[in-house]
Amino acid sequence: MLQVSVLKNNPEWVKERLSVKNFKQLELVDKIIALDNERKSIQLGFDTAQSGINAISKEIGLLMTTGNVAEAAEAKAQVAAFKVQAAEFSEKIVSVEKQLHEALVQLPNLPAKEVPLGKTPEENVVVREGGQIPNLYEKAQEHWFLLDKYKLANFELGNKITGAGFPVYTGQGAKLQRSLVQYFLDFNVKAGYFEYLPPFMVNEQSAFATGQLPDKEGQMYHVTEDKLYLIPTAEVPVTNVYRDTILKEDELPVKMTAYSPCFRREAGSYGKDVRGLNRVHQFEKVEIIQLVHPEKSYQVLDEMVAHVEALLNSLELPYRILRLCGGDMGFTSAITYDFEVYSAAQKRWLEVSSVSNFENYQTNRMKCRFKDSNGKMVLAHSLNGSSLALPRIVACLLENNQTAEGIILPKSLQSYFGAEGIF
RNA sequence: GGAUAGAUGGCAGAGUGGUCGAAUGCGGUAGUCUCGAAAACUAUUGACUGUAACAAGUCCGGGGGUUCGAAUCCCUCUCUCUCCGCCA
Repeated sequence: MLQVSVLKNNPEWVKERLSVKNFKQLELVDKIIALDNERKSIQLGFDTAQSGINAISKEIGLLMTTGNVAEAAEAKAQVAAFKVQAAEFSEKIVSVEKQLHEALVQLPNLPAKEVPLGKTPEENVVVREGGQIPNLYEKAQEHWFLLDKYKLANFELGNKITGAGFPVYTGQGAKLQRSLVQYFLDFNVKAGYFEYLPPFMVNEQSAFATGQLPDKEGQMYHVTEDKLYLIPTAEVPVTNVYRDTILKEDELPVKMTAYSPCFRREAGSYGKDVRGLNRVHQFEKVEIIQLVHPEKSYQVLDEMVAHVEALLNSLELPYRILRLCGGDMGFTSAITYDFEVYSAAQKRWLEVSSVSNFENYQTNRMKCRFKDSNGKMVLAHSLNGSSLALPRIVACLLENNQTAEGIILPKSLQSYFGAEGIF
């Protein structure tokens, strides 16, 4: 959530930034400023009335102890007028604060200055490519055929047990999932990330803190009986480790990693996008998260991009890194780099990671702060990225490495998988 | 699920209607001492709104109530402990 002070200091600049994100309701900015001014003046009225009540009450205390009952009774009558005022102000303040909050959460994060203009994915900017797109042999197939051929995953079984988009991994397919999770976690821990295994359901407060609520309510599975949400990413529970926390400056940066299944309703998806493992409702993912000093967050962003890039290189997959344009970015992000790998049989790029700097948008909601050297409270910056999401990595590994003999896994994975490949 | 006790500052822990934003201890920070450190001693040390800075106001798990006045009394919700039941 944006800080009201930012809007007040430079409303025109805020509107300009919001329009880069293709955000239309710019009038909200002025509305919020007006509401905040109103809030302040009502608060002042309330404080004044309350101050009167406090002062007289103190006097009554003294009068009572000295046995001056008549004067005490008189003083009590004086309080009544203040109480009426205070009650009126406090009623107004509740309503104004509610309006202010509701307006404020509708504003997305402001895009960083490096964010390219644009409205659609086509306008994202390729910043780097790596790896080699392989020449597949004649009989190469898309991964959904390979999953079936080697009995790695069973979609129909998932259909029966749960529903569409819930594949059941079997045999070597299940083992490949397990190996990848293990490999990714080890890779992250080696780079200094502290491992968590978080709950896979979160409460409303946690979902709000990272920005899933109220913006993405429809994308999450909701356990209504207990008011819990199935996590769409480990980002939600793990970032919330530091909700309502005041860190010491020397505790930064906080580096965390976690494996979790991710649950996404993916309402409105269809067609070739959802074939095979391209888009599913439950998938495995390993996430990296950092809480850092505001001055360092862009440097850390580059480090995280380099980290994910190194991981993809170790998997020997062809990839490209995109800087997302304003219109294609997430609600809470200030800047996002997407990683895509090339799925050689489908002949298309698939997103496997998204690395973002949220600046203080999440930490402001979470109240995650630290005291700087001057003793001033400062909001930390939060960043996160996938490292990595499994299904599309699996799709690429299968498609790109298929041979007449079988699927040859990259060297880095072989010891985790316990074999050179799938035959 | 049933019964009981409880929830106070970074932590431990006092406080049962007024002078309590809250004793005390630990921890933190600064200083004295020291070549340096430890110990000891001294001072300081919660957050939020607000202000140019003061002032003022709010916060003792959350919400509501009683009262001139609530950490303290009442209602309610949430969570935790212990015991019982069930159970991977």
